Amino acid sequence: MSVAPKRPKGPPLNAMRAFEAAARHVSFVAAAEELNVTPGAISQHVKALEGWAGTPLFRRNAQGVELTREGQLLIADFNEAFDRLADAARALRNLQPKAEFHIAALPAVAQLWLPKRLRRIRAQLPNINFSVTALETPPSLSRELFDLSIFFALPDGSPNQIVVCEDEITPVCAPTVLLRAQRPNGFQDVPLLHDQTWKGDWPKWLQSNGFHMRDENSGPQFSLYSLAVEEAKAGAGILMGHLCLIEDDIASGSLTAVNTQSCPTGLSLVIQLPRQSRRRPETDRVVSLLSS
Amino acid sequence: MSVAPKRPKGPPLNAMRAFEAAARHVSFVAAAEELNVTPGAISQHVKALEGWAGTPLFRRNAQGVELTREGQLLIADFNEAFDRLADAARALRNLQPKAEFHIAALPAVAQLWLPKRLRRIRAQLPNINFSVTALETPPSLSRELFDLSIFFALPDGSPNQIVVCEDEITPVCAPTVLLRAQRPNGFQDVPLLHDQTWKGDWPKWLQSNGFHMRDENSGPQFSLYSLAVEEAKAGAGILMGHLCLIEDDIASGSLTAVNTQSCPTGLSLVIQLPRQSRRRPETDRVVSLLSS
DNA sequence: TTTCTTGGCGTAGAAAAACTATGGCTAGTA
DNA sequence: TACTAGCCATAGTTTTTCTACGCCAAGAAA
Repeated sequence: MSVAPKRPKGPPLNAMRAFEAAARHVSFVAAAEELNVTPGAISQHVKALEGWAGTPLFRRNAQGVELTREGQLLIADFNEAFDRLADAARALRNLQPKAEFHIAALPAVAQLWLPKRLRRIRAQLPNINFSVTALETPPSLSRELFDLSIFFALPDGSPNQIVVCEDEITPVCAPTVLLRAQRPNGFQDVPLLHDQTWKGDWPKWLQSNGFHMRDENSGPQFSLYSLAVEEAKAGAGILMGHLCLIEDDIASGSLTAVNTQSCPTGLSLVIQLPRQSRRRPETDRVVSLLSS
Repeated sequence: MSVAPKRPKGPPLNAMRAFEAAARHVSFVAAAEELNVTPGAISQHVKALEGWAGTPLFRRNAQGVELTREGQLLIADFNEAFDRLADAARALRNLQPKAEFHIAALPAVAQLWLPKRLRRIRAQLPNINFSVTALETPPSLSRELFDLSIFFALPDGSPNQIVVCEDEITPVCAPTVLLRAQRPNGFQDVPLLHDQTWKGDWPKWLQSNGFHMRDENSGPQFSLYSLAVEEAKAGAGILMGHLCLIEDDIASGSLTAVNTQSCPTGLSLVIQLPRQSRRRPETDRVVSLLSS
């Protein structure tokens, strides 16, 4: 008779977390990004968990993973559990006497929109330590420890969202380039500046205004919108300007609209909050200062 | 402006688990036992968590810990979260094709009561791998991965409990000792055998039968009841017998009751199951074989 | 008193886990 | 025929976690 000397060991917690993230994103890479590790680590964790369970949880295809039937069965439970755990962690963190306030934002927003407002807020709330994390995609506020996020998104009318402004685009350039740009063939002659994460901007604007262009994708590419803005200010070409991000540059005259036709992208700049019960007490204060 | 390069890191999962266990038991030692580590490890985890949170969660007194107000606030959340997680882990394990069936039992039960039945069960269910863990105190079935536990307890009428029999005690001894034991002063002359975890047995029985003894605690002590039973069978003295554990020895005549006065301890031998939805499919089968 | 027991702390070193870096593979895409 | 996106596997390193052990304080027992 085999008397096990030890209590049966549960699966490793970290492996479960990795599985949960991978299942939620249906991607090891995305999970790795969320957990701030390499995809290899996720792979190992998932494998460990599959080993523990004795059954595969993912089907690995060359172009991505998908959950097996077994995996499907589990994901709801794990989601729920880690949601609760995230709640608990948030509660834990919220009793920290010295407040840390975490903001997630699109890189462009973090660099162009936030700084001015954050300076003001810091002046008003000197006891809070703000930190800003630039992310390409909005994090899950119920899972990660951000106190608010600012991204371009489709408002869904939830009370946890505050719409700051509609996203509107129009071509802009430095005043020194304006005359050239406004000539009949301006868009052909002056380089168009592109942001890699907003590849669709030029086509969208051109189409919405009935223009056609041979080569709407030509011109320098920038990995950060703020770089493109700097180049535009330096006179390097015409940039598709997101009005809410460059309002100061327009006001100060370092950028001017090439013409008056602007076009809404359909998205809005949206401040997203965790649900009421999990917010830091300072949140409302910060939001009202941010959006004023 | 401080742009944090990384997403805010949540607290370490293992530290949270350690805290949860420590908070639930209000004891580092008990938590350590549950998690199969040394108390030092728990201490470190809790300290790490307190460091992360920036606030103490436990008040350490020389004779044990107690939760601070902050700790009190958190325990419910953490309990909930880890319950869910345990559920998920159980679900995960339950899809293992090759079944492992974990039983927790009091050492005495594991050694004296289980083996016979388990042999029968193994014969009936040859594909299941049974493992038995001997524990002094019943584990939480909603938290640990046991499929059932067998302990002496007060039945609470829940449908997750099956009462096997009432616990009844009466002095027993080897036939060779019987005559000496039954003499008027038998209990004085023949050594009384004691089990350390059931110190109260002799006093209880004596009292319930109106006897008084100068020295009811004298005699050899055993750390395991099964050792005491062996000694009794070898003629070393009179043992307070728990009838349901020694029925075979009585039936075979290797032990006999000194007199016929038995006394219920108020407890019963109880099979405890996890709640319905978390059970292994084989559970009902095992239970019916166990209690038949 | 003094001594023992219980339950906590702290630290050093050992053991285990987790992570990264790298190269390789496959299937869609250009 | 490349090229890209995603996943895998492995080796080696870094980090975490655990144990072992000595210490201390408070209450219980002698």
